[in-house]
Amino acid sequence: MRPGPETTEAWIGLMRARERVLARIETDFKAASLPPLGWYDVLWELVQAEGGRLRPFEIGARTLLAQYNLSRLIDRLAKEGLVRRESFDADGRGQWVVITEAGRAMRARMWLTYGPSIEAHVGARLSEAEARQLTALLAKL
Amino acid sequence: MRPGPETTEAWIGLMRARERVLARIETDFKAASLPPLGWYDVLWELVQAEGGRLRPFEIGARTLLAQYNLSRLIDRLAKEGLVRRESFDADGRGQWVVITEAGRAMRARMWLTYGPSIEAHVGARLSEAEARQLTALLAKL
DNA sequence: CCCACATACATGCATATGCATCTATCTTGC
DNA sequence: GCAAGATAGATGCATATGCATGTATGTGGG
Repeated sequence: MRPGPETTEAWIGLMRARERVLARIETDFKAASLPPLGWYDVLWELVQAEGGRLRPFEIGARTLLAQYNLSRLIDRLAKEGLVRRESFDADGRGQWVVITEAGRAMRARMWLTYGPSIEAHVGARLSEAEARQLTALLAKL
Repeated sequence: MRPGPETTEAWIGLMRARERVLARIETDFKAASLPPLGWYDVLWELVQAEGGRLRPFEIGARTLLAQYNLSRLIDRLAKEGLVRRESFDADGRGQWVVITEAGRAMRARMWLTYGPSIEAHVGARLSEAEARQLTALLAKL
């Protein structure tokens, strides 16, 4: 089955739009000397979670990170003192990843750049209605 | 300036939707033993171009690839015989990247998987009108 | 109880990416 | 015609990613 041109254009548009916006946001991050954008998602999931802690596979499910990438990302976050690994007694294979105070502070500091950057590069280009419409369409994929 | 929730959701939705669809398409590519998806864009731009050739910086502008990544991607394509570098006489710093017959054949073969994959993972989930709407919204970013 | 299989996470190795910088060639102003 | 700067592209080095597989622990059937 061949895709119609509308479909192909939507897909290309999706990849390119993400590319463009991401590049701008990453530029803002570098200008603010912040760590990689990907760190934010993990810290945010931990802040949201009950007790500030999650199992690695739960973080993976929420962020779509591959297991081996997440394993090493947690290493980096732990090395920077932003999270801490704790043993999970109910299952010897498992562990908790717990956000530290430094991790909470870093997430907050990142948001100081991230929030305005999202507003500048996404919010300013769409009306509220358009943003809602976009979200609804993307959710279908 | 802080982004409203509609804006943030649109941005998160954009990243996640691209992630999900890309993962599915890449799965299809691997199942068909095809090279990385990123090769397609370069080959496609070359096929489109007058004479099947472009300057590296022109490819970069069309694909949003960083200069150093593109330089090495062209190396890989050349090593596989899919493109050929040719000197650009009008400017000693420049070069042509020319698609080969093998390159054209590979692009066509990739499309045999890519097209149906786009249809399955994007087209099947959106009506024509929705796809057009999505394209229009993404173009604003 | 034990064997086969599943699940959680880590890791060695090859490849890809980002960053900074390099070389070579143009262009401009004087 | 030349020095100063811009542009095209390549590359060394550190880091990140993908893939396959490893280790440890858990579960379920006989």
